Amino acid sequence: MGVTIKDVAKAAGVAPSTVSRVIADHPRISLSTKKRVKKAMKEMGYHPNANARSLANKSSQSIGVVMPAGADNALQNPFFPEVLRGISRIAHSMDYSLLLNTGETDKEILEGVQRMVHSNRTDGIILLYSQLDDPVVNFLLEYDFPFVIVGKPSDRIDEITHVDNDNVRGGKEITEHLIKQGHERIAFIGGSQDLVVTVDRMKGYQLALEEAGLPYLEEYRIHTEFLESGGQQAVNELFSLEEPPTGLVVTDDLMSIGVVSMLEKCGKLVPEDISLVSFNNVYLSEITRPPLTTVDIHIYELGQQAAKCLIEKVKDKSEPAKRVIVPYTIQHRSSTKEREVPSY
Amino acid sequence: MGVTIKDVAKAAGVAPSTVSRVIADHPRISLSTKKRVKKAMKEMGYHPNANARSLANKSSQSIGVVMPAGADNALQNPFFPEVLRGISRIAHSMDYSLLLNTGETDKEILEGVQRMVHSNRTDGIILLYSQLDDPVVNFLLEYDFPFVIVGKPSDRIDEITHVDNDNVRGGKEITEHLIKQGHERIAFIGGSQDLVVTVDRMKGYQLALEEAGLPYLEEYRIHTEFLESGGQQAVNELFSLEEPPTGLVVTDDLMSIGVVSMLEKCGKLVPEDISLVSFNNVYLSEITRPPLTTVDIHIYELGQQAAKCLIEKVKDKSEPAKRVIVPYTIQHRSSTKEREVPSY
DNA sequence: TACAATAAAGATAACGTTTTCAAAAATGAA
DNA sequence: TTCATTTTTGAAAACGTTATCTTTATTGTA
Repeated sequence: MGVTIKDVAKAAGVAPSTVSRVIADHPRISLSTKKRVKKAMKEMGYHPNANARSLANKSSQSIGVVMPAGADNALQNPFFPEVLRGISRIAHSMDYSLLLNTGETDKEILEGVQRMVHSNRTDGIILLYSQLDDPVVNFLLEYDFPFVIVGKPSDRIDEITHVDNDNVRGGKEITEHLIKQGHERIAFIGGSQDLVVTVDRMKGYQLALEEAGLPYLEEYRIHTEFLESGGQQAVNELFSLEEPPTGLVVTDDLMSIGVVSMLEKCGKLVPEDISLVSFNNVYLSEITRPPLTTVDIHIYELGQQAAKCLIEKVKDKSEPAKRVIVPYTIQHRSSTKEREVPSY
Repeated sequence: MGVTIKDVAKAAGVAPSTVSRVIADHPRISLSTKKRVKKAMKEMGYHPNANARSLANKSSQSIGVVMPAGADNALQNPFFPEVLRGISRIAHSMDYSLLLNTGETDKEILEGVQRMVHSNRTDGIILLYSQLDDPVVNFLLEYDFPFVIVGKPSDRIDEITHVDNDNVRGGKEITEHLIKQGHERIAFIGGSQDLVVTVDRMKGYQLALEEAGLPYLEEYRIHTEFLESGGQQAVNELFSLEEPPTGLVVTDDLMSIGVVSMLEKCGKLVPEDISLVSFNNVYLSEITRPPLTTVDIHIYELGQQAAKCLIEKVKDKSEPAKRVIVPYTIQHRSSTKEREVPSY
């Protein structure tokens, strides 16, 4: 059915190997035959068979992308399409394909990854999340298979190339923004503590508080994965404290929207009654009400960098483990407000 | 490096072809050798090489997924991860891999698709969008390559298997909801008219209006892709009309959030001053303020059905073009309100 | 003009499967 | 037993490339 390298060879009056060399742009090939072959290829509508190529090459020119398990609504986070876009950009420009892996459970994910690498379908893998003690990471490490993490590895950090933001500094800086505005009771709402990104951002929050001599209170920290169910109660509790917070650091824009909405149910307005800062600067954070002051982590760039690192590593396995920190910027919008100091 | 079928054969004392048959669970193979071979496979950690397989088989056991061009923020729509999840679910269960294709421009997308199919990397393709006169569709059709559209084809509808909602009925029904609540001046805000989904939903809107004897006005229709820039102005105009609408049909939850926010800038509250209904029932629409009354199109199910249809088609090319309509349901939440009839 | 270099092209063996065709082994009927 | 079936296995040829050798053609130099 398809036209093969042999057909082209015959048509151009050369050997298949010559055609192959033309494809690979091999130097030792005369201009005249190169032209002749290329003409034949074009005329016959030749397209190399990737599978045959991969087989001969032992390289698939494709990179696997692993999304976290999505039993909950985490995947609806616009973060993912956005990194994907960045990755895709680079992959496309380097002629790599993208192999996607998702799953409902951690087990499914692991199986998927194993299948990918065992079957030689992919040359390297990008992990779009980082959690404590991830079996996927262990597998990849043990197998000595090229991979990069978007985020910060929970372990063996020097052996794993990863691209991340400085989330603790970002957490610190955004918290300081609240502090500068006069807030003294600042709470933290974040996702699962198994996610490295959560603990980093929280660490930054803690640092800022301590440096400013403000209290870092247990009851000011909420961790919730399912905003709708547990979240409301947690927020209720937070605001029935004797000294409820006036500032909120939330680890994710999507979550922030939920929080703002819960707050309103409690009769609290953002930013009038309570200031809120957030992370990611997803498109949403611009169009929601109020527009969120949020640290822009440059998701697209994260994706691009990850893809670049991976491809480097794939091309040269001896490439050392790298860490790329893409700088964040703070998007000041209107979810925070100078705190009016009560005048006793 | 990897252990091959030959190694296993040698270890089990059989021919490679026998091992292959064991893998394929061929009937004509004795239980004893089957066991012996399986044991050898397990012991040696054998995993079939997908590329070799694809080459011999002329089938890659993977399906390509095409996302729309993402120069704007459209891809940040949680719709995409969600369909992807549905597709992935089925693909995984049928042992198919997912090949992802995105691009900044329509041209890039087309190139990507062509590369995928020419190179034999994929057995079939799922298109996650449907727009007027799509060169990708034309290519696929001409090439007679298996594909399915999530959405409604703009053309040659009987030749293209697609899975869709009944968007005109959905549009009609949700508009009628507004009408039942006493609204008589209802406007429509949607995305690009090149998107089939937009025109369908608008058609439903129109139908409902006409059936109720309400005016279907040009100046009540807004089409905008970039909500942030053009949108605000459009909304302003809408509400500086002599008779501004009291109800709004918006084609997408994400867009709705933007609209609600713009309305507030104009001093209009949802649902107090204006009722709004929407489409998709993305997680967001539940946590935003107000929670949106929206038609739940069952995105996950769309994805699953699409994957199923495609795999059927891939396995048997003679499978006729199908249309699957996944039923929608309406999620009543609190973005609409009974209209207080002004008492003259 | 002859002889080494060097450049260009061809032959052929991988790469790891599947599959067709043929051979051997087991079974059953006569 | 023996011959015809029927199972079960093996040998070998695809599948479409790439890459390693050779071989042949083209230079340049003495």
